[in-house]
Amino acid sequence: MATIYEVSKLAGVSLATVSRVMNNSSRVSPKTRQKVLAAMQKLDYHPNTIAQSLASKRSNSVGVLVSELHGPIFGSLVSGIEEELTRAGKFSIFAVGHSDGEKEKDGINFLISRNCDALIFHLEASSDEFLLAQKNSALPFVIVNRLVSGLEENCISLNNVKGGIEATRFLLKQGHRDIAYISGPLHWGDAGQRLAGHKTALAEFGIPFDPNIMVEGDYLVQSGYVAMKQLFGRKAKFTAVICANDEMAVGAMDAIREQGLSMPEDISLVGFDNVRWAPFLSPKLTTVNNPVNEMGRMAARWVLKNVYGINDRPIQTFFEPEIVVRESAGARV
Amino acid sequence: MATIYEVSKLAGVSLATVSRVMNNSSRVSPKTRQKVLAAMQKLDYHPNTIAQSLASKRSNSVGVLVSELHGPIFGSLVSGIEEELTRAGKFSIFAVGHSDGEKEKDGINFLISRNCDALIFHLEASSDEFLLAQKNSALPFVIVNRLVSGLEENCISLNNVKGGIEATRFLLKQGHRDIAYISGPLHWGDAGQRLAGHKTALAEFGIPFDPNIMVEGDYLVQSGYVAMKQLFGRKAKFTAVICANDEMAVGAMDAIREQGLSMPEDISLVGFDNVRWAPFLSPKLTTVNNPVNEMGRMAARWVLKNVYGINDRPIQTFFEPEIVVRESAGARV
DNA sequence: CTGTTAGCGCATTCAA
DNA sequence: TTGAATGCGCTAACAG
Repeated sequence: MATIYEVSKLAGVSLATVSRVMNNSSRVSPKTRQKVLAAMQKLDYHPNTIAQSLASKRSNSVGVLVSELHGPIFGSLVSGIEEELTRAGKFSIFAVGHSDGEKEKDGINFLISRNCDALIFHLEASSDEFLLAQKNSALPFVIVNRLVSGLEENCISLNNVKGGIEATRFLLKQGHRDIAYISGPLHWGDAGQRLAGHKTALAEFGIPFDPNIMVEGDYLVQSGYVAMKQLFGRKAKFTAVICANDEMAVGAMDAIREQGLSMPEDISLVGFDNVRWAPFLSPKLTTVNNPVNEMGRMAARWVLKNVYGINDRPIQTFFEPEIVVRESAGARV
Repeated sequence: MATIYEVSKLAGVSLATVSRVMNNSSRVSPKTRQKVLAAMQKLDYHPNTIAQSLASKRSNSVGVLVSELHGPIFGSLVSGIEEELTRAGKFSIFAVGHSDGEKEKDGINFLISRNCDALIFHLEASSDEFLLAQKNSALPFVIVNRLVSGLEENCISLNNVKGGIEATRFLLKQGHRDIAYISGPLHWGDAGQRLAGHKTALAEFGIPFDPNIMVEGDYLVQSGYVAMKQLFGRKAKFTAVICANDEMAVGAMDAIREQGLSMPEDISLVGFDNVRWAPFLSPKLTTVNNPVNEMGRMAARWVLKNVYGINDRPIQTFFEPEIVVRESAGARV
């Protein structure tokens, strides 16, 4: 790889001048600019971003810490972030937290050590206190998919409570009164909020929450299956089920079919997230929209605006989910 | 952030010594090592990886260029790579190519400029010639999911031909004789290979390939739907359909249902890839396994072995796909 | 508008 | 075993 020295030599100018035409930092006469450009071309010169970042103390790259790199949720989160950042000429550096407190900290340290200009967090294991403490750190950061009080301006989040309300209200309006609920891990914020929404909607209709038709799952397919089996085992009466995410809804579907029941005739099912394959299921899954890709984009724009001063697109920090009606849930018969 | 200077000052040793304890590069007396370690701890010192990489000309990070960051295929490819690399203490830097020749080149340049020690490519638009030319570049690289002749040692790939054979043979053995085929974009290697396998299996059974029951799609859901509609429109006779990937199979399913037909009774359907949600479909999709996650891991191990000299796990460079029998395809009635 | 001069934080010779 | 000196490739004052 050619270096800036060789370019400056070939162009017959100084180091600084080459640097200037690269960064458009200050005026350079068209003539010398041409010479430099020609030399760069000739040498197939590509600046060493590592050196740039060491010298300039900024890297044009933003660190992104997510729980996983795969899966419908993280995948679309990550690509939303990446696209928006790339569009603005910034780079993304990813680290994976695996929903583990230690790994999340390791990831943050890794990103910091890479001279990132800012950080985007999707943290599950780290506490609010930890996040609040980061507030005083040098690096600006934004949190996706979580609303930490005291850090409102740094959060891009979804109204999970409303999501829970929407799902339940929909079923209520369809005439259902006995609605089972399979929640996510309740020690995570969003799972608790979605459940709270469910209870709120129930209360609106004067229906008491019945713990006997509620099971706590772990957001994975298998757990939806198991939870559904448990529900059937309890011999409790219910005509509809809400799953706190689509993954579990898929597992629940299997259990429902095994039971010889069909949807939505015998039982109505509603999911949450509206993952890409929700409309491919049979019956097509009625679910609550979770605009993760958009939230990812917004997190990226937040950084673009607050760190790089690029503010050419609107930023929305709070999202209201809506129910997406398809086939898996219908009127109570 | 504390620097190495502050650590050396606090510990009362030289720069070089601090560097030595960090890298275990040469013997340091236990005593001074302890002093340095203590100082690092006290200052919460984290080495600046950017500076390390500039000084040492190696970054402990490997560049990964993939077509997309989301979706069942890329997601699991990417996380396979990331996990394996992280396990060995190496870092991953991602760039996205979007199946576009220019963007793929940009991505490569980005990765090179980040001082990556090696590159992992999942390229779709770039030609074999381009790849062959890279052979002479300074950076070692490995190609996933593609077999380029002349670069065999640098490729981790799937026997797509065999995949096509397996899918078709399975249907043939079930008694089907008129098997429609919805292919991927034929200018991409794997799509052509899968189709070639299909033809091979047909030939084995002495059945001529009928272009009238074959449509070229683009690997996306919608295209499976459209292709299936076309097939029905042609009024051609067929009792089974193979889709060159699961995405299109899902689209085809929709079209088949709209036609009032059911699977596998009226028509048998086989996909390709065995994506995570294939078993969630109804009927559960019979498909051909595509071990992308494993291939990602192998690419990472290739780098670990050939670039970093870490060779603690077996490496497999060529994968043989197998049919995964579920419910969407059955005996011809 | 252009060149000179210092570093950025660290690894790595070479001596001691 | 340890320290001093040099440079990785580039940016950023400061002069000119």
